[in-house]
Amino acid sequence: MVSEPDPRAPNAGPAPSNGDAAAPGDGDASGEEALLRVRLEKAQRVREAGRDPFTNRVAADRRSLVSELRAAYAPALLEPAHELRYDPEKLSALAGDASHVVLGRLMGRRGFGKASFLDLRDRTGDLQLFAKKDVLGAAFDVLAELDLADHVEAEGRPMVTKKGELSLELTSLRLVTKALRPPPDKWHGLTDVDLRYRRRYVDMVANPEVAEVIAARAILLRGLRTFLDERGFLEVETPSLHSLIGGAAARPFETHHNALDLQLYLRIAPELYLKRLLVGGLERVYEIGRCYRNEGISTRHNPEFTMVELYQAYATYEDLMTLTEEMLRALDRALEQGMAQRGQSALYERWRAERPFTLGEPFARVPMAAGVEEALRKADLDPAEVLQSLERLGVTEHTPADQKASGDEQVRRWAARSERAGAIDWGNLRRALGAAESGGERLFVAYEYFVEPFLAEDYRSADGAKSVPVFIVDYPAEVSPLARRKDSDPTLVDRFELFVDSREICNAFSELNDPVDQAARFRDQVERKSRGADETMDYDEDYIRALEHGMPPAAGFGMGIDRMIMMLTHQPSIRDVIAFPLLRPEAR
RNA sequence: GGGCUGAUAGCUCAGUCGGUAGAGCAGUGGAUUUUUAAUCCAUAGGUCCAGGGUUCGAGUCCCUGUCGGCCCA
Repeated sequence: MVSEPDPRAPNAGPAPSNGDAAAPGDGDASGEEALLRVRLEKAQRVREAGRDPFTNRVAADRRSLVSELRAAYAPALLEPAHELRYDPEKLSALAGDASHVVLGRLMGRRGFGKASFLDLRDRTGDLQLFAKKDVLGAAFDVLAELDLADHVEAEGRPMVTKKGELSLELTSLRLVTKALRPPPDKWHGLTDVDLRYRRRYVDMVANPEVAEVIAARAILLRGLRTFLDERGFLEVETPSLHSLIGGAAARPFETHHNALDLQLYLRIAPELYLKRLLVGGLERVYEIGRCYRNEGISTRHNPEFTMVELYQAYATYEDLMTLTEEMLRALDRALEQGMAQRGQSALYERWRAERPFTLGEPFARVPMAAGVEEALRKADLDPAEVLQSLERLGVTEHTPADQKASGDEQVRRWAARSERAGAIDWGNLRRALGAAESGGERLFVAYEYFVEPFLAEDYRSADGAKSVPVFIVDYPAEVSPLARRKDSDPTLVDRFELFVDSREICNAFSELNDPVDQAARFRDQVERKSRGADETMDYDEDYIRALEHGMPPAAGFGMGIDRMIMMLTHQPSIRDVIAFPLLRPEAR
């Protein structure tokens, strides 16, 4: 930081003339500036009285957390406890002549002349403070220098107000940090979606659930590490600066290393490095790390996101299905316990009740081809007829008009067959089919449009109230360049994806460890890229060499951490589980 | 990228047919010693997203742009 004086020029108005103090009451300042100025002036008055409006000398060693006080005085609670009303006699018996110091942010204030109620919030909860002039004495005047959102230090005796609320009757009150900006509307809070994400620090104060979701994130990450560590997995870190694109189908961010004059990519996946560790003998490894994909932003996509990948030698994708079920249930238990420790059981219970799915029943396992046939039958369509027509239905800009027209006619007839058939997105299906280059890719497209949107309604819990997660298994080899072919059908691979509430959350497969097959698939990727395909992998010579040294048979698994957190905390947007999601810079 | 939709006080929102820019909260001054969205009186606060157009007159109608949201790709 350069410590030049900062002129803090107002963003409008004439050039500041030196030494010309603005006359108070001019009324020429904007509303926002005026609000800031009032608070700055209060801070100045505190300074003039010989106190620091941004002090760090606080009685931290004597501090009580709100949760500790609530726990200490819980025996004085009246029933029903959720109303948080206390019995004054029980309380004073418990408290004796105790006095407590609290530190926190001033969230509310109700003044009555010679008395005032303050709401203080610390990281564990809210507590009411009761300031009476005849008890506080001269310190009562501190109230005049306090604003909502200031941080304060207060000390007082526990008491119960007439309405039964636990409060501290203050014997001292100090400003600790002056907040120069006013908080949002105390009742409506901050609702402007853009402002909420841009000023997350305000959002978290105005909407405490935001902070709880971030806490839930930490709980879930810890739970995941515990789950994997207990099963003998080693947490590792691999490079996030890659010189080749690999491990997933996505476009990368590009960057540059100056000293080496090297073009680098931010990783789209850690996969190929983790499998090199299997060659090296580590057998069970996992990495929880940030990945970067150069794609659009939506409620399900942030360009930087966190993924866990794990690799287990001498295991197959079927072993990992079992592991996945156990993992998700373990994560949910960790969340339940962690939120309970935060005193947020009610919030957890709400999240769980709101979830449209349940983890409490066995997950469904559906081979992709069988799933497509079943879904077509549910739409009153003849699977054989539709599947045989897929290649003809595809459209590109080169499709002859008569072929397109006959496809239109065909699709119209099918769409009229049932409500379900009408709900299929035939237009985008046909465009995707047009881009597909093989039967395997067409099967995958058919799955995406016939099956995936309906997973949540097709696979239900025993009582029908919630959807159950679905493992889709046996993917076409053409869409799985790193997965091992099925012994029983080499056009397919030993792979699954897990869908919860129709949304993809995990991807896993038995790993391809045959270097010759892997080299051929890399060549195929390179060839596609030369034909203009966007999301392809580079040929990774060193990875082939690693496989040539012998990678044990293994299965690998990846899960989007952000989506998993969204799912378990029932948040509608990926932005809600990321503290600072990527936004376009503020317009100046 | 396409469709729909939005932007007015620090925050949350009204704004009629095109005719002087409004409320609540927060702020400021005053009253009030058990309130909890405290109450009451008074008061200040605006580049109506930006630019252009139509009009005697535009927050309002039209066009372009910026930024956001939802749905689709």
